[in-house]
Amino acid sequence: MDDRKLEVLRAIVEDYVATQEPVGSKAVSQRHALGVSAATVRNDMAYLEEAGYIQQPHTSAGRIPTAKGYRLFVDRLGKIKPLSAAERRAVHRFLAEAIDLDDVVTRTVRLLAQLTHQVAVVQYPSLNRSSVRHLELVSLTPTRLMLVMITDTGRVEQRYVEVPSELTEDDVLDLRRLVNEQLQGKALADAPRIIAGLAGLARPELRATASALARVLLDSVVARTEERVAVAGAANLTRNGNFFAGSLRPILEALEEEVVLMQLLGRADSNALLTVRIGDENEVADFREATVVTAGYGPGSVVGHMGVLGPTRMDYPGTIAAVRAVARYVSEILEQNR
Amino acid sequence: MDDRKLEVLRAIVEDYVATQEPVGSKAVSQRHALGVSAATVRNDMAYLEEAGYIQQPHTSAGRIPTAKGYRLFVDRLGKIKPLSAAERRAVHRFLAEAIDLDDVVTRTVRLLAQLTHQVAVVQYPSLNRSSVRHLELVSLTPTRLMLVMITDTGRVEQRYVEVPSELTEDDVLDLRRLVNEQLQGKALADAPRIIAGLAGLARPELRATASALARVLLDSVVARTEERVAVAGAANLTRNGNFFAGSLRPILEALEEEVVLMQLLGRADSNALLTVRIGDENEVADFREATVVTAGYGPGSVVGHMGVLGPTRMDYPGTIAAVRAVARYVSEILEQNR
DNA sequence: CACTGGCACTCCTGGACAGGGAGTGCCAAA
DNA sequence: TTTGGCACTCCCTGTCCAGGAGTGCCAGTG
Repeated sequence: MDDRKLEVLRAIVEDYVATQEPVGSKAVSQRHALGVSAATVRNDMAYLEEAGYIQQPHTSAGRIPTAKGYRLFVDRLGKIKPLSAAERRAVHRFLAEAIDLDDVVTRTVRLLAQLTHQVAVVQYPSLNRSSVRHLELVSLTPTRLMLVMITDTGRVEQRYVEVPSELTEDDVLDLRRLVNEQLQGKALADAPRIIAGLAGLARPELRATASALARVLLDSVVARTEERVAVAGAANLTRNGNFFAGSLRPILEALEEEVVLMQLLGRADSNALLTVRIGDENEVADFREATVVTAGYGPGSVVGHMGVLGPTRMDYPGTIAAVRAVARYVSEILEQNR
Repeated sequence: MDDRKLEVLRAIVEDYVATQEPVGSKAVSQRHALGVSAATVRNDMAYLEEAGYIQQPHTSAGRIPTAKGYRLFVDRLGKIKPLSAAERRAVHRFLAEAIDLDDVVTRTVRLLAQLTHQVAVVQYPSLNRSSVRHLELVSLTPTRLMLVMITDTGRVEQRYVEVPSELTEDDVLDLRRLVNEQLQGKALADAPRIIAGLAGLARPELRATASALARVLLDSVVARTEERVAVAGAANLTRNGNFFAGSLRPILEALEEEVVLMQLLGRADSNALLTVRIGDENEVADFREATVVTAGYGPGSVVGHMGVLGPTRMDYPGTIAAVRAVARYVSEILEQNR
């Protein structure tokens, strides 16, 4: 493939992203100084269409890029344009004001939405890869406890525990000491094994209670892989003259389904620094017309993903730069709070 | 105003809500057994229009209710239709599965959205009216603490505290004992006064730390009236052929603004059991074309509000019944967990 | 051999226009 | 007070037509 043909493709992608209208040969040869006439561009376009990189909405219309075309653009043509100094300052300032981890996430998601003018999705840091910092037991009634778990990512999880027999204040302190001795500092991945042995370590009269506690710990805290996600910028879906060919309906619905959002952010095992899924590269059916740009974040290892969702016709260089910059900065913050 | 005229109004409201199309005199006289001819209905309609209850989109079109018309319908004509037994069972089952207070809220908001086919908004229980159950201090680094507050509504709040000097484990225990002695069981409304005196009660060498702690407690926990809200069912905005005359844009934007949502749910002092704000009765400009149905909930006293947002042309009896039923049931749950 | 200008052709778009239909207001009669 | 009838208004839909943008192809040129 010719170098000039690539330039033509780039011109088409850039113009189409900017104007949202099919771009014709004349526009390409005029606006982008290729040094050739419109007729020549037409020949190249015919080639690019044949090769599947662009298409015509109808005869006698300009060309628009296909998913394959965008893919080529992203892989070989797009030069990522870094955030402006002002933007970078704004990101830092806004995130620095976060008061706790949850706040970091909600701020991040808003920031991404605002920066990219798209729908942003941020996964709360995954529990599985963090470890236990502290466990707290609070007795609500003699037969009812509140279990609070604090992880080293600053995450707090809380659960009610119904216990079989009445507990004294001392019993609660005993249990509290026990679970902390056993679990403090341990990775959540290792926790199930430890929890299984908990009941056996308690005083005989507390065995039943300890095993109730163990059950709750295991069931709802450790085994809980259902992870939360924050969403912002849904209003941006209506930008650019509601971009999804069909209605907004299925998209809005999908955005409220946690399962779908997790799929959107990609399987947890993907450790790639940054992924771009264009159009039908996407697994989720409702997002076949969309592009998703995601990045992993975390202190050292990846503990979660964030990303934005937009039309395939998006400003790739800008979006990619924004997602990458924000992910990096959030990682830094987590690093500091380690 | 004639009885029959009211019946005509009811017929118009009901048909319009069902079909979303202006309803004409013939339709009214045929579908609703009023025992009068279309011509008579026309006379009544002329009267109702004169009085401002209905209006014509244009000459030679049927009539649609005005906000004033809906208001009359709600106040005098709509008989609330209770939920079906199956619906009631579903509500109970779904909410009973909640694992903690946050989960109650997220489940509630989904439930409301599903039940009413509208956008649902639920305020997390307000801190101001609850009291302190327990305070926990966890040292993260020698100069950094995590403060966790648990309230009697089961709510957990967490904050980082930077302290001026390094603390030993014993110092932390001391502080923990101090704040709990002072604040446990106290209403959050009374807390600021108590917190002000905290530093004075600490050991001399812990004064500086205690006052840092007090500042965080006061600043971010107690004075924090910014309250969280959960939203669900945004996809329902596109139901009924995107009902808002203009674009969805401003609505979607407003739904992401917590401040706006709080306004939507009404000022906290409103203790009315159930309010219906129709069209321009609404304070928020973006919702002038919408109706908001809200209810307070809480164990005994109101600790939060929930509601749904939909087109003025909504199924009032059904919506009101759903909001009321859900609010009641959530209140019951809170009562039990007291 | 690659590039260019010219030209016929296709197809979308927007405005104009007419016919059909739904619904009204008014009037005279029961 | 109610009713049937009738003229009138206005929206909606489909059709038609002209304008415009863009293409594909071809023959000519360096």
